[in-house]
Amino acid sequence: MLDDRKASILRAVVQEYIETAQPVGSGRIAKAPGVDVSSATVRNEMATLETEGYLVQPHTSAGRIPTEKGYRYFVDTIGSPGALRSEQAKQVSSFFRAAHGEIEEMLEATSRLLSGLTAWTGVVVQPSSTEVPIRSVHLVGLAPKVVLAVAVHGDGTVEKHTIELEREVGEERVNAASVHLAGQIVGSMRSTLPASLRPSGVDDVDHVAATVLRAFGSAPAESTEEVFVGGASRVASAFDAVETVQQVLGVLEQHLVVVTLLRDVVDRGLQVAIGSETGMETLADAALVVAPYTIDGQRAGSIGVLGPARMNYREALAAVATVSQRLETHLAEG
Amino acid sequence: MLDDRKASILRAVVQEYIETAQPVGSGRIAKAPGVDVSSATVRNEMATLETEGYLVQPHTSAGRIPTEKGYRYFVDTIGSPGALRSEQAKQVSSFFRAAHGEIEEMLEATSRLLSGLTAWTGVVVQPSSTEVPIRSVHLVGLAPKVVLAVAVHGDGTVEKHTIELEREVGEERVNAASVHLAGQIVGSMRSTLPASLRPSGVDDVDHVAATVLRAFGSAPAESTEEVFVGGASRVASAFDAVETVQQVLGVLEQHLVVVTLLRDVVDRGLQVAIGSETGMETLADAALVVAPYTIDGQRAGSIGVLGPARMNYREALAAVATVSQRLETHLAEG
DNA sequence: GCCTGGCACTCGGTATCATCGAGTGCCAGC
DNA sequence: GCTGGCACTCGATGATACCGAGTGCCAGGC
Repeated sequence: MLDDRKASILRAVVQEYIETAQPVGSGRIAKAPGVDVSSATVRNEMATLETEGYLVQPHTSAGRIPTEKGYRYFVDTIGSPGALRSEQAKQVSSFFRAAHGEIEEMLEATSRLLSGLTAWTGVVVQPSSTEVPIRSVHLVGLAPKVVLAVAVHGDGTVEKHTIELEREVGEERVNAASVHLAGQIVGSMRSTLPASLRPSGVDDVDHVAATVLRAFGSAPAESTEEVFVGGASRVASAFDAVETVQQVLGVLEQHLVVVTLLRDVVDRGLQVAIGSETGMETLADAALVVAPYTIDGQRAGSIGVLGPARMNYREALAAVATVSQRLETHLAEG
Repeated sequence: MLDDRKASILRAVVQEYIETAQPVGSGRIAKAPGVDVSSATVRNEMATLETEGYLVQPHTSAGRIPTEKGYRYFVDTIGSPGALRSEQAKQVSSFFRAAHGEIEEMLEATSRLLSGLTAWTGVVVQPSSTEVPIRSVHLVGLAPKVVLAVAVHGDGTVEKHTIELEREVGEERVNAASVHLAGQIVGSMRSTLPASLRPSGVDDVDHVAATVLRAFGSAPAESTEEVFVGGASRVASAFDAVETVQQVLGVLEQHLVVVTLLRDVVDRGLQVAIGSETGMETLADAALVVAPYTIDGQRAGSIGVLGPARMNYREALAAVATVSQRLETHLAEG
């Protein structure tokens, strides 16, 4: 598509623009390593790169800026994912060495880690508990007609539902239902919950158990996918227009949007979504670097970095790849 | 301290500046209702208000801007908290009418409600579960040497600790410890956990139970106080300097800081903390309106609104007061 | 035929200067 | 003691000129 020289010029422009955030002129590129031609030649090539849609000029007498297509070519030809700089690799290692405690806190810390590694915003989506077997179920009476159902999943996640009963039920009945339910749904996943219960013979117990089952069954899968955003303040330095900052922050606030955003990108087989590739108008100036992570070969959650389109893709890709891999092994070991 | 005329001029300046975000000149004030003097007189008064530290001039030939002291006088003499506008009152009512489900989600939604009411950022601190009695304790074995301890509090909160055991313990031992522990700590609060356990006679059970107790006892009270931030994107429109935006977002990211910030302000008996009154340099241009809420007369958590120092205090005070009150009754009813 | 030095040209950024006007401080007079 | 009047200040706005980074293009040379 692009001959060697055009390619290296384009890559040099993107590289330079990522570093300086300033329009890049032919002079700078001519001096760049790997480009051994005069600035005049570079100018000619740049002109054709512009007509082909890889670059734009903010105004006539200015240097060039990459377009979305330009960034896309850049990341597509980035070659090997590259490795983290050694200090960063150390940071990741010591993070996972020290990681312990509740999985939620750990994932939140992971989002901050991603932010720290890349200088942008880190995002972590916790796997839906839909596909994780239930390890234990327990009912606790909170008020005469209110019962709290707590399920512990195999991954250490806790799912709870506050349930309003239609009639008052004594404590011993709640306990009976608890035992009854445990026998039925422990070991199943939320998506394969028993449709109906073996009747236990006692009316109240059936009533409670059925209500609880319904509560578990009706919770949408997305609501069990928690989202952790680390380093949201970096958004302020990522974009110069205040309203862009506001819009991007607005996206990050809507966790459901973030979940589907990451899922969509991963489903399309992308590691990087640039500008309109994210499918969101409000992220036109942004880019997202994602990686899914798996547990037992099962697609689980995903992690990502959200930054400006002119982010350092090589670095971000390395960070996201490394962290997702370490996260996998960490979660597998427990 | 300030005579009537100075007071109403100061109040008019603050009011006007809150609305326009522009330095206020003597002409505008002379036309303001309640000020029936000429602009020349206003000028004289403004000059003395400036020497007394209530106002400043950005530059010689500009209008005046309130200082922190000026805002402070304004809120101190604001009189009655005022009521919400009727549409807003409706919004609050329908919110609490529709509120149901898990307490965490409800509080998060409350933070968004506060943000929506005031156009700034809403903050909700969930009460520490330290002072809420434990309703149920349950141990679940996750791996040979890993046990998850789940405690349900009286308010529907769930506290969990993943516990690494020193030696492998069979499932029946874990269950025994679970029953044993439940008998001991159900009904107590985290701060009054039994220091030691009645020995059960079985070594393994004692070991597990003791480890669990230690885990519950060593969790600091702050870590059980969750923070919900709603409408963080509003920060972008609250301040014009990008770095201020970044700093304020940075504060909101540190949940522990937010907890102590709100607590400090409440403890000092304030409803409003302006600029340096927050005790944080990074919030020099910001103001915080807070209200604690109680359950059973017990100080529980607090809610607040974080905005620019030139926020509409009357409105924010009304919003915070109304929401905290409705929240109290909502939580009391369950 | 392709590259390159050279050159005229473009145009945003910066500096200079004048003008405008909102706002001020102050004073004399009512 | 208040107010109208007035000289003054100074940021904002706009016109003008200039600079220079960068461009497109052409003619000459390898």
